[in-house]
Amino acid sequence: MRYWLMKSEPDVYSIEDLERDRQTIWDGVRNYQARNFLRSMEVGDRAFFYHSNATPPGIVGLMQVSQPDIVDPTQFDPKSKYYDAKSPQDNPRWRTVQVEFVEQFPQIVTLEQLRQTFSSEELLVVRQGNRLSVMPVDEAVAQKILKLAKG
DNA sequence: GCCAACGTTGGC
DNA sequence: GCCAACGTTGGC
Repeated sequence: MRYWLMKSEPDVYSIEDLERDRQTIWDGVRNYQARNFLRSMEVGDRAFFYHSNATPPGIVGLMQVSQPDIVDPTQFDPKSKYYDAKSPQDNPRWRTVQVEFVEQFPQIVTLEQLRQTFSSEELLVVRQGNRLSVMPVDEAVAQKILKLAKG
């Protein structure tokens, strides 16, 4: 099983929103490293849902990739804040995935807990100043996070 | 609201 | 291709 971590600000889109919608296109990623991770995702991959810019920040649930390699529609929408005028129609720059809700954890695994448990080599999100919004998570680390989540 | 980190842009 | 200026992310 492959694991990822994906960030979203809960004011913009939260785990509760995903539970309501059941699935969503993970749009708006405009960073090439993050996009490359999105492009390498496969159906069935699991992704931790991380609330950034939240009080407290941390991992709040689990989702799974339900459709790979989707063209992010917001890049062609001039009204979207993610509009990219330079993205060619015949070769879209921004591709992403559709994810579906798996579960909301009974308790958040806070960034503080993650820092106490993992080094920045084990888990990229605890690295200071880390701004990457999509990142891989090592499977052994993922299993420990799942344990923390179930208290 | 502040500000450090850091990715991107654009002049040269 | 360098790098200063700028904009954004995201913890606090």
